[in-house]
Amino acid sequence: MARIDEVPRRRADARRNEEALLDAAAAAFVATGVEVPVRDIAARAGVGVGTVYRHFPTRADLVVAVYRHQVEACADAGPTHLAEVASPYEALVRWVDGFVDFLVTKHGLAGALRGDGSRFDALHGYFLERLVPVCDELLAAAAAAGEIRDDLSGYELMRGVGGLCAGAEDDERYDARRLVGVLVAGLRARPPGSPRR
Amino acid sequence: MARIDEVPRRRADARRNEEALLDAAAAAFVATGVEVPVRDIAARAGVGVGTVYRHFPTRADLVVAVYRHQVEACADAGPTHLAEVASPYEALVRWVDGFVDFLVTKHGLAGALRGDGSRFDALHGYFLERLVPVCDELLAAAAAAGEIRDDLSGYELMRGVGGLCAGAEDDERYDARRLVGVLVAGLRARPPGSPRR
DNA sequence: ACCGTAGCGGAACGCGGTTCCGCTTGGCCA
DNA sequence: TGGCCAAGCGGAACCGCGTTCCGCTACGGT
Repeated sequence: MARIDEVPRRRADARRNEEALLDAAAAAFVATGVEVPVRDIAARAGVGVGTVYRHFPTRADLVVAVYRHQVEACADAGPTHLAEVASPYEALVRWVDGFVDFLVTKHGLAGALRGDGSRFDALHGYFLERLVPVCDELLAAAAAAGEIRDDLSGYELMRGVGGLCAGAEDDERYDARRLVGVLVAGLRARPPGSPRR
Repeated sequence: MARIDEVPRRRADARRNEEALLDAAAAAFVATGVEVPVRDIAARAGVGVGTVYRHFPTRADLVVAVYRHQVEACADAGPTHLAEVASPYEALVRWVDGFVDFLVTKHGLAGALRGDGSRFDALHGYFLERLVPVCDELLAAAAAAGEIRDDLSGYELMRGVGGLCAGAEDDERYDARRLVGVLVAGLRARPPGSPRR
């Protein structure tokens, strides 16, 4: 009962370094993007690269740790929207908006949603695991209300949105939000070959 | 008048090597994807890496050379579709279908449409330069016919389609074609806040 | 056959992620 | 308070990749 720590106690410098690393990484991601070299993050935190890797087995784990809060907030927002607005489709639209905000705010984060390389496996996994169920729920609600087609999975929609947002910053000819808007508008159309009502 | 070659004549082995490189690269792209290491291509062709770089200043140039024919065919298909079907929107749909076929057939090619990294500048540039005007023409025709919204550029649509297709192979949970279908269906919706008819 | 140079091969470089290992030092115990 | 020892640290080292460089080879005109 008096157990303060379930986890075996860690040395003070270890906790201090982990904190410093999270701060340094957050700052580096803002300044340079998620692709910033591990060495730079280590330098910002005033530690060696070895220390980075002891605390975070791979750079993707570090990214996950930095953005965990915002991903959780995004996950929680789904049910909230559903409860607040009458139209499930409207709730979906709002949720996707928030998700896009998150993606385009952080340079290069959207690229991680693509499973192409193996460079961001942990990140990819965490994102999907946490957010796909939320997206599924919104889609199912809107489909049940007859507002959208029902043959798209949350995974597909999220992958799609991620793809549309990837590399969207620093390109003034391309407005990711507008394209996502078009995609979401397209959900209302019936799939080709489906019975007409 | 009797000039066979405008370009200064090149040595026989040079021409032979360039040919071998194009063949080797094409084979390697099919087997491994466009991200295949330059060293592998050189080995397949039985030449040194130096030779690769003398013929193609950067790996992106090699990719462009390999796919030039298909890009040209895709560019030509735009006007053809417009001439063949009555509805410009239908022509656009067909053209996008063909473009998607091209992208998903070649592993990783779609990723090059994203301007994110600088790794594929030449490729990116060539693709856009050649195909964006075609896409613009199709969009303009469909917009003029009142079939779609008129606030999207060819560049945006192509970037969007590229994003939706990136990393789509080897993921059975994700159907790039279906997502592109949703996006194109979304074009028919009016932009938010536009006058109702 | 001879020679100048276009062209070649592959070692070497820079960069980024990750691993490894000898040294430092925090924290417990006497 | 001093001493011990492993948790933890730093950064050199390694690997893979794109690209560059340079000494040698051999093509092809004379």
